Amino acid sequence: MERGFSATSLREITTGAKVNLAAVNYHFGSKETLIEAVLTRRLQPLNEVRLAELTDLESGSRGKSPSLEAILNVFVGAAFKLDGDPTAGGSVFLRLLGRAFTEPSEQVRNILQRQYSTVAERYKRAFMRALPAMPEDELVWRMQFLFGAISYTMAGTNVMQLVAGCNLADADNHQAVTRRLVAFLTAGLKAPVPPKPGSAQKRRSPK
Amino acid sequence: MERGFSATSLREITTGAKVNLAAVNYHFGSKETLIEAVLTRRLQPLNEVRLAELTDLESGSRGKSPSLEAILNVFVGAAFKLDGDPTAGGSVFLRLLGRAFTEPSEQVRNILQRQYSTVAERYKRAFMRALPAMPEDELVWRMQFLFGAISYTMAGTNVMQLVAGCNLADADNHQAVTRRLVAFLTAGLKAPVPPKPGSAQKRRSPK
DNA sequence: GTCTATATTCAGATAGAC
DNA sequence: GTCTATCTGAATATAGAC
Repeated sequence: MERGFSATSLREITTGAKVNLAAVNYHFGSKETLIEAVLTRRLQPLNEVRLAELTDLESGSRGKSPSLEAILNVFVGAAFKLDGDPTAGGSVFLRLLGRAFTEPSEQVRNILQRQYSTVAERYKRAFMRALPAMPEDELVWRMQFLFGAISYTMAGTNVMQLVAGCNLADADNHQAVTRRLVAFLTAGLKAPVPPKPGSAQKRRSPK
Repeated sequence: MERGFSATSLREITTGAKVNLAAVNYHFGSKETLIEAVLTRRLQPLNEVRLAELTDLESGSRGKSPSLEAILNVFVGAAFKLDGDPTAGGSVFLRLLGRAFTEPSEQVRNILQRQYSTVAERYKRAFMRALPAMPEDELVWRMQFLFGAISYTMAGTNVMQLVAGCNLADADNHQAVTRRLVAFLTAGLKAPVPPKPGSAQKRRSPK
């Protein structure tokens, strides 16, 4: 989390964990598989919770789609809840996961792909039901923006904090962060679809 | 851009550039200062354009604040315009900059802090004028979300693309991407401020 | 300025004693 | 399973010929 995967040596890790250097290769095989194990151990339960809670939400509102806000609250809340739960990795894992999203290594991207494909697809369908008028290609883009905002916030590397007098209020209160993030994302997803520049909408007739 | 700063060796860089290995240390002193030069060369002009265009925008609408959408269009558009401009680094620099935002290295964070402090402050003031009812702490958080969505989109490492049948339409059309991103961010920044859970709003009176 | 050759350090991985 | 000691390769950086 502090310096990225490739800049962190097994020597640092084993020293910090107070185990022998050889232990990693004995138990995990390599640095790569250690990283995979670390990510998967926390991420898999998180995404299972996300799926289960979405199912609950949908079966709770018989037939009707749950509100966009409720869906987002489940997705975002499940992650930020970890912040206060040291048994699930706590804030350290949250930041690590946020960083992993922009990690360029092929290996990490493959892990994320495996871990997120089901979740992303289920939530995409839920969003489509909650936003029936939204074109699919627009929704996919908005989910991209959504992942960006969430992962950057999880990572906690903040440019705003560096600007004079700009600290993030209540950053350690995960409920407050979730509330703020959900409000922002709900509005963003609901935004009117911008007309393509070629379309005639809101244009004076030619000539 | 492809593998991150620490996983990329000077040997790869000098081989790719068809220069001698020793050239980096002769001309730049170290790998660190090379990275700094690479980032600064492109980022400084970008942020100068962002400042100049915001000033233009503000002086164009005498006294009144420019619309939120117009401000965002300048900020986002200035970056994504690079996509089509190989003389300014093109899409490669855009992706590199997106990655730099979640780069954990102290050095990179210091560069970003230096390069963004003025811009972030000026835009924050512009946002405050365009959103006079917005509490400052809420706005700072929303700028955090904004930087996340923008940088993740610039980086081009997309989880959605990995989900079956989800490709980002017109990803190579920077005007279309800007339009989509601005629509999302405008709505997100304008979102109603969520009430704190302690407040009495929308609650039945106790007893 | 540019190159070759090399100094130095440190990485991941492993052999083999216990 | 755990440890020490070590292998092998690769990293940044530099000395010194040209």
